[in-house]
Amino acid sequence: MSKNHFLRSIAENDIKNGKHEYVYTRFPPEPNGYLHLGHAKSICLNFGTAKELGGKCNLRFDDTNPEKEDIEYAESIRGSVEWLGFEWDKLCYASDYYDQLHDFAVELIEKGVAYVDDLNAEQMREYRGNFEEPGKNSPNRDRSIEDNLDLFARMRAGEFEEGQYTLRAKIDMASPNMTLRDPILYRIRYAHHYRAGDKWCIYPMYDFTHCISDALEGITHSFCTLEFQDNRALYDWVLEHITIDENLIGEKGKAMPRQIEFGRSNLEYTVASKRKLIQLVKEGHVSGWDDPRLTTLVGLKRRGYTPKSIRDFCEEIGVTKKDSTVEMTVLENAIRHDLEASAKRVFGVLKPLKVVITNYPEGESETFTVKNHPKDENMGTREIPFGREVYIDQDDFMLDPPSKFFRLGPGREVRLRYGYAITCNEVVQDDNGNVTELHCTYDPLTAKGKTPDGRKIKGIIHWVSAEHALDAEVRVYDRLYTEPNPAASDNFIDLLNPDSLHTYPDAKLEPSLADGTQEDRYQFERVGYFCFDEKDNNSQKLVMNRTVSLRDTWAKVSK
RNA sequence: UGGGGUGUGGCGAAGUGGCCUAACGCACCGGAUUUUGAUUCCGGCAUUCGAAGGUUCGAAUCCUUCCACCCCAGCCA
Repeated sequence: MSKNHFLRSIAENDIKNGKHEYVYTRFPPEPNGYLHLGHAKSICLNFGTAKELGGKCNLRFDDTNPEKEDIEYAESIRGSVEWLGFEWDKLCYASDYYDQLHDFAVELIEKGVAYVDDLNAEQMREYRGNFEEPGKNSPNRDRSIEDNLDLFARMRAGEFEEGQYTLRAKIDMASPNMTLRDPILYRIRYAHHYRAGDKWCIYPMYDFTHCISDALEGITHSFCTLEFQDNRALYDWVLEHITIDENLIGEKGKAMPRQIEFGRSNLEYTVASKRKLIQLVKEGHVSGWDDPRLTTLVGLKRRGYTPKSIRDFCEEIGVTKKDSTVEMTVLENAIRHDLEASAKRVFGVLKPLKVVITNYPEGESETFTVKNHPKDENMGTREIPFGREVYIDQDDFMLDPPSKFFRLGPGREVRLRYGYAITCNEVVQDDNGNVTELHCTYDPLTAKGKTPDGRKIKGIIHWVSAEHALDAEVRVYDRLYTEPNPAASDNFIDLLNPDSLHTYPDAKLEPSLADGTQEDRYQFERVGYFCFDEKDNNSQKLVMNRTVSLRDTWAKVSK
């Protein structure tokens, strides 16, 4: 069922060859922002691969930078992983390993492969060299083990200022791999940590923390993105130089966790970088992290995307060793595919145009029993009221329509879906020439799709009874940007699509929507898929979001 | 410039020496069905695999050279 990508093959082979008895992965976000589609790929990869191969997966917060992290982000991330439908084996925090991490650092010092350095940031950059030239050893590189131990203890005790000292691994200042030029393991930070509080004033770096966290949790396969390829050498170096309780490590203490990298996927017409997302929110270009136009997971959820559609999307884009840019239509196809099968059909008119059926008796009405889904009988039926006055959409009427326009126009006939055929006899216009009302007559013999005389009625439009209609605000979204790759531009704010949000304040909906719930997904027939807005919809005011439009061949033809 | 990666149709992506005159999905283009211009269905869409050489009876798959793009010089992750 699932695609057999290379990461899965590697894990599978490791089981077959007996390297591991099981697969254990982890999804390791830093709680410094909200999850987006890119994370969804990683989530599906880590949780999905483990699940498919009968293994386990942890949710681990990689929280080693107190200045950027917050409980708010951790909570949101947790919620998004659950929303996507995955269950972690353990909920872990790198910050829970601070004590052990500290002890491993001491071990490295004792082994003579780590030292305390007093070079400042600028000096360190100079000593590091560059791509052409090797780095130079720090003057502190040969400090005695005793002194290093003492200095590190005092770093921890808070005797120094931020930046005054660092703990570095003693590897190779001439390595062509820059990450191996004596990387920093610990830095001094007098910052309050959202979980560890003020217990620590030294914090471990990513490269030191991640591999050890993996080992402590018994992770077998550590999937990460391409930019960490160079870091893999350091990942392995750290694990080779520490002594870790055997039974804590993967398979019988023998197999170390292995880091394997995969390519990122970007979506066209969106941005995903944390910095850009923050700017959009702070400057008010969007309403918040959960703005339905954003591809954050909370945004997609509010927009009406289902967890299944996101999972299917991730499956569809695949996993390889190259970064890719995916077209928006792939995402849209995923949600349309899901909703086509599961959404209840209803009638909703976004831009109402009143139609008076002049030969329908005043004060009378009737109800039609209609299917909730054209193919799925299990979804049942509902009643929709019909009366002398109905609303149709302004887009379904043209004063001077082309011949291929299968809808209403002066003197033309269309079928009101599930109801009668009507003919437009009179167009009421205001002083500016705007069409404000249509007077039509109906053919009583055309009920329930019949045309007794055999005439063909090509046009079928949706409608809502004026007397019974529900008032609603409907929000329709379009792509956030006018360019496929806004991130490539340094003025990505200028590339915002001014028409990314259309609000229809006077929409008219069929009365059955009054009983809708937040979980419900609807197809407004001939229009698109909609859901209730989780924030602004309430019993006083109906507010709905368009998740995605229906495919619209006519829109293409009419161009 | 040193190191690490990647190059298959418009976008993704299978494929690791012969059943490849290259799967599948999206997009696109026909056509059929349809009380949603939706859905569904049927058909079309790379003689070519970054380029050039070479090995071989045979190459997208092996070798050589070249080219393009991405990542690394944070006390971020």
